[in-house]
Amino acid sequence: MLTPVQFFKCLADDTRLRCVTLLHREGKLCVCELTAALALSQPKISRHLALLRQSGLLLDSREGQWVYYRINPDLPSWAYPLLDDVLKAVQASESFGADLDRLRQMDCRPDMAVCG
Amino acid sequence: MLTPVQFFKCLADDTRLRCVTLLHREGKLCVCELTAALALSQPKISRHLALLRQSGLLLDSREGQWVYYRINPDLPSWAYPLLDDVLKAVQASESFGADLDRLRQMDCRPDMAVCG
DNA sequence: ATACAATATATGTTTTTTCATATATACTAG
DNA sequence: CTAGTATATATGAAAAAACATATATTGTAT
Repeated sequence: MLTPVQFFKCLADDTRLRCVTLLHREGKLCVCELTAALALSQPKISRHLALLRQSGLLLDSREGQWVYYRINPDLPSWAYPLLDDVLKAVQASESFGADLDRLRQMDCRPDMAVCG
Repeated sequence: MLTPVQFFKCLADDTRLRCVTLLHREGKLCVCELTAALALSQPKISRHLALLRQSGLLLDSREGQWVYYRINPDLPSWAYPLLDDVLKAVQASESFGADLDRLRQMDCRPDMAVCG
């Protein structure tokens, strides 16, 4: 079971905080979308996602060749107001817009039916 | 200026999380009260408090031989709702009561006029 | 074969902890 | 007032542990 300290350890890293806030805002994203949005290497993203998955904050699900991540909907109840405030804090004070822009401008996102 | 990642790093340790939640609830406490409440060594508490002070989350003030710590009242505005959620989370799910009990049962607290 | 994703290994860095000691304030006795 | 002592807090140094990252490799699905 996710404890408050574990929860904050999840958020105490720039890469993980950006992943979690993007996922909380966007609902679900695959690894290649997160890699494009954050402009970081795939193994780096993957390692952090593994940590977040192992701690119970995220769930993953494969769809064909893509693996999607999302916020675990069965977190302890104290976690959701925190996540909402986290998103507000990050949106208010960091270069969160850049991540979102890179996501929007991604050449070919898995969900989008028609691609290049 | 305190960033969200720095803020979460402050809370991503058991000792620091307990100090911050106690201070958020109690208003202000001196080092020896925190040491008694958490039942940890004085240097350990002192180091974590120094980290919290350096990151801007806490303020300290000397009163005679005691040094009191409190939550910085000039944090970025996104921080306060988070702190409230943090307190609720910790109260709901951790052995926070034990810390509070040890604080209450402290032999002789600096503030209390009449002592032993 | 190709695209997407996870992991292994090695490495460098940061964090945490402890012990010992230093500093600051306060109290007591002379 | 001064010397000596006790209490409160901070910090230097060293060791251990945890963490983050890069490169290379492996696995999985189409």
